[in-house]
Amino acid sequence: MLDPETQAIPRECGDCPIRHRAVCARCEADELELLDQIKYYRSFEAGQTVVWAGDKMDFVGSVVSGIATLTQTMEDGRTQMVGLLLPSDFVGRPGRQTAAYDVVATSDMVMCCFRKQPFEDMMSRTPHIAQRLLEMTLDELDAAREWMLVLGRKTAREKIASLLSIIARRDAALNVAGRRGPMVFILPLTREAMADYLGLTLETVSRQISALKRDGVIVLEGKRHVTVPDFNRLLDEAGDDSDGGMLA
Amino acid sequence: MLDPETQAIPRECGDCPIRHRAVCARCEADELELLDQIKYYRSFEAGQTVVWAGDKMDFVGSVVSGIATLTQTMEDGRTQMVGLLLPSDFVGRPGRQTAAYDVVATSDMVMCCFRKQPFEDMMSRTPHIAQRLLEMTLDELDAAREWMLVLGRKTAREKIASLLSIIARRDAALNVAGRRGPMVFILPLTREAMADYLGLTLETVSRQISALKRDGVIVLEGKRHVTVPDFNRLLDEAGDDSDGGMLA
DNA sequence: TAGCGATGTTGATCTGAATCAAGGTTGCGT
DNA sequence: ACGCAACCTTGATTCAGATCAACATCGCTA
Repeated sequence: MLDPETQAIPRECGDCPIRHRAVCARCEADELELLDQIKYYRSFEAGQTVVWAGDKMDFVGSVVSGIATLTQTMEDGRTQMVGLLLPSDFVGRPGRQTAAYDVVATSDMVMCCFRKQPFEDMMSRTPHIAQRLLEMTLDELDAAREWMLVLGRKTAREKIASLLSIIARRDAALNVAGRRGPMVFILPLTREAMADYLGLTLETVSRQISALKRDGVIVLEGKRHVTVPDFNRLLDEAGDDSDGGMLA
Repeated sequence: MLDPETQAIPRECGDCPIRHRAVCARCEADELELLDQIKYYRSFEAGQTVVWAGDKMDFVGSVVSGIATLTQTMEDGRTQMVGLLLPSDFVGRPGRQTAAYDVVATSDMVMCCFRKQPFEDMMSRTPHIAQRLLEMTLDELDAAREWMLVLGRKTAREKIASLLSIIARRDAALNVAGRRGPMVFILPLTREAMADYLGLTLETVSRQISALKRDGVIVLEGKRHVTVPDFNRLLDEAGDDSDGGMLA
C-alpha cells in the first residue's frame, strides 16, 4: 500500500486536478490566491475515519484524490451509506458545528481543507464560492433523490446494475470522454460497502453480481475489475430509461 | 372542497405567513420590495399536477399553504416519492430548464411564484437570497439522506413510525411550540401516498398502521386524525435515537 | 336514498431477499 | 512456505412484505 504522503499533492491551485470541478471552480485568479493562503492538505489511508458522526468538525474541504463514503448507523448496527465522495466532491457543511455522518476514506485519499471559520468568512465575501457550492449541493440533492428511487423501488438486480452504471458513467466522465469500445473500470467498493449503499446484504450483492456475470451483462476479471460490453444493456437491467447515454 | 381562489392570499410580503422561513427569509425591506414586484400567486386544487417531470418549467416559487409532493416514476409504473413540500418549501431549481420530478398538489395549495429569469437575475445581485437558498438546500439534502436510511434499512413498522414522527414534529413546529399534552395531527397523505413515500405497498401501510394502533402507539379517530400519547414511544418504534425530543 | 368511485382494511398465499452455514481465494506478516 | 484474516461465493432455509382477493366505509351525485 502506498504511503499516502507520497501521493502527488499539488502545490498551487493552478496545478490542481480538481480545479475546474470543485467548490473553487468559479473563482478568479485573485480569489484563488486567497484560498491558496488558507488551504492545507490532509492525507488519509484506506480504512481511516475522517470524522465520526456527532463529532466536532472544524474544517471543510474537497476530495482531491481517492474515495470516501458518508454513512449513517443505527444503534443496533444497521448501516446505510448516504453518499459516495469522489475527487472534487465537497465535505462538511458551512454553518454547522458537528458532522452529521461518519466520513470514512475507502481508499487512500487526499483532501484540500480549509478551517471552517476562515472559509465561511471568505464565502460571505466571495459570491463565486457560494454560487458554486449551491450548484454542487443541488446536484447532490438530485443524486440523493435518484438514490431514493433505487432504495425504495428497485429489485436487488436492478440495484446492482444501477450502482455499476453510476460508477461506470462517472469513471468515463473523469477519464477522456468518448473512448471507443467497452467500458472498463475498477470497483472502488467491497461487497459489504456495496450492500450498505444499496440496502442489501453482502450475500445478495455477491449473488446478483454473479448473476449479471452469468448473463453476460458484465465481464469480471478478479473480483474488482469490471468490463461492460454493452452499456445500454446495463442501463436496461438498471430499469433506467435507456438512451440518455450520450450527452453533448 | 374549498375553491382555492377563496383561500387567504397575502397581498404584501409583510403579511406573508412564510415570510421568515422561505427563500426570502433573509431579505431586507428594500430587497423584499423588489421581490414583491416580480412575484405572483398561483393556486392549485387537491390532486392537480403542478408540473410533469421533463416538462419545461419557467418559474420557481415557494409553497405558501397546502402540501405538494415530488415523485419519480419508472416506465413500468413503480413510483417513489422523493420530497414532501410544505409551506415555505422551495420548488424548482435555478439554472435548470426542465422539471426533474412530477410535482403534484396533495391538498389545495397556494404558491408564491417568480418567473425563472427575473428570479435568477435577482439572485445574482442579492446574496441574501442565494445564501438562504443554499441553507434550505443543505437542509433538504440532510432530510433526503435521513430518508435513505429509512428506505434502505428500516422495517415496515419502523418506516411508518418514522413517517408519523416526522409529520408530528413538523406539525408541532408550525403550531405554537411547547403545547402540553399528547400530540395531535391530521395525516396529509393517503395510504397509497404513504406507501410511495416509504417504498411499501398500500396494504402493508394499512396493516402497520393498524398494528401501531393495536399496540397503543397511536390512537386513530377516523382514518386521518392521529393522536400520539407518548412521542418518545413513537421515536422508539421508529428506531431513532430517542431523546432529542426537546430542543430549545 | 341508491349507486358509484375513491379510499381503506383484512385475509390467504407467494416470493425475493435475509439469514444461517459452509467453504473458497487472496494477500500479508512471520 | 505457512497460517491467518479479510474478502468473497454458494447453498439451504426462513420470513417480511408483496401480491391476489374480498369486502367495508365514506362522500358525492343523481
